[in-house]
Amino acid sequence: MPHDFRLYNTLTRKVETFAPLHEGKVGLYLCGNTVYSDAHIGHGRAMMVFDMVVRHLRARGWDVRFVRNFTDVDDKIIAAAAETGEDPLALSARFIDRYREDAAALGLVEPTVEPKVSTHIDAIIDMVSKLVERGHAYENEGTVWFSVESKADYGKLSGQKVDELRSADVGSKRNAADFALWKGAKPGEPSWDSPWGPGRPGWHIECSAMSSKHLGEVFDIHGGGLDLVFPHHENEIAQSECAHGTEPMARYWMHNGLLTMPSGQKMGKSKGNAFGIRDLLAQYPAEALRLYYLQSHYRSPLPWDPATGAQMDESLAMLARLYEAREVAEAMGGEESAEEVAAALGDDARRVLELGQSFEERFLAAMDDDFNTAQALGVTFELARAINRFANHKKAKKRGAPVVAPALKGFQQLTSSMGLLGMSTQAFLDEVKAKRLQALGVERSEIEQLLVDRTQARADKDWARADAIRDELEAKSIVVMDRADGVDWKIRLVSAEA
RNA sequence: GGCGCCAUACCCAAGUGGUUAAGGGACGGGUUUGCAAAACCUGUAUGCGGCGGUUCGAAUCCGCCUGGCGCCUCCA
Repeated sequence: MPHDFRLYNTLTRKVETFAPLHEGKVGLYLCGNTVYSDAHIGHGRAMMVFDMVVRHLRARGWDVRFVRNFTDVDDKIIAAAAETGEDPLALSARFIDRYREDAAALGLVEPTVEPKVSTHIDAIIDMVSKLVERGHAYENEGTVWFSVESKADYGKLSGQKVDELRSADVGSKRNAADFALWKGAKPGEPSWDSPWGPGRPGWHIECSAMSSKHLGEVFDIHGGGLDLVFPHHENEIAQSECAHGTEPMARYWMHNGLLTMPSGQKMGKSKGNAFGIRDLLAQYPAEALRLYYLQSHYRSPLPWDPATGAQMDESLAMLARLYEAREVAEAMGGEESAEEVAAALGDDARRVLELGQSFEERFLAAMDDDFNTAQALGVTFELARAINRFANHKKAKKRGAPVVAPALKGFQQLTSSMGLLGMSTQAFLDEVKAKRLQALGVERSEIEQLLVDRTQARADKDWARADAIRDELEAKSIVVMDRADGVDWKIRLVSAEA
């Protein structure tokens, strides 16, 4: 299936047509987390954005090899372990387990390979040795530094020039911008033997070593948060290209935008304003968060206001609308041809048929244009509205199936490319209710009893009592919905209270 | 000081040279309903931070200005 797929490349600062190195195959490396604390929703955005990238590339027929690493040996981890007296590697192992739980809870596809630093020390030492041999690195008192002056195009990713950097002390380095490949061991720190004595890897080298080991010296796409462009990714490029003598290290560099707080500041562990993924998933289904992230373009900054749940409530309501529209369409029957139904049931039938038929092309055109998920979702909501509009017709339920069939196929595309609508409507609604009730501190049995009472009152045409019960439920944030086939209820959204 | 990015309605957010400026929320009116809710219909930017310029034509390109953010130190 040949198609034009376009992608913004940080390296060239342009949107480019994507062509993988090897026909039909894509190698993708994503900088995962440094595991010394739980992931917050800023990490969640990167996780979710690249999950969408992997899903969509696969949906488009590419065989994607997806590598996402753990940095489990690092200054921050050592510092965190020192505070609790825990062994640094035990601490990082603990947070790796928690990260995996979060990833599963978010509904992320599993990486093909999930390497970590502590099991790649040999590859790292080999790479550092090569850099020393080739004259790109030098050792000083057990620490090995990369020499930025040894690479003429150092700074090509971030546009930085070595002499323009605002730098710290030169210390024992030749140039203030030189960075550590291997750090000599200090007492009490985890360390491994090396040609330069006991020590541990510097911050950037692990990604160079692990990406080349699992994807090759030159691979297709390297991803990460925008805040990693410099110095992390810049330094990865320098190390990899100098060690291997090949370039580019990665042919396309993708960076997701950051979550910003009301002050405009980004969310970050170091800012002390992080909001945990676990806290959020206790209250909302993962797909609501996924929809929230994908409503805006992955490169834009995304506002997050922890003071109100309005954003998540809005996303949850939008998602529920999609699930319900799909449910409505699935419930339709009929054996005629789509043309017959469209001719018999009028403009709304024809419109839902035509929108369904053109959906895939419009949806994919948006997704293939640098992952324009916002536009793809816009197209999806148009389709949902057309379904609901058509569903208002008396004969839609009995005869509508043929004209909504293309729309239902379209929803499958949404699932495969974006990971939305991945569960049954019933399971989704149950999860929403359970999580929202938990957050509100309301018992489900209590609600169900009140609904039984109200149904009886309605059967008796005791409207005053029925309304009184509804008011009582309303006070608990429960909204009652009478339907032809019974009664349903939902949690009123926080934003509706304002 | 250096390198980059952003500014679209009350809010979120697509659109980056040419028909009526997507989509969602909020709010008003309506259909429906015992009353509601949901759903659907309908209204709400002659306007795209400001000022100039290029062009037959600009939210879209160029310049300046204003406001804001990221990176240069750990960060998705």
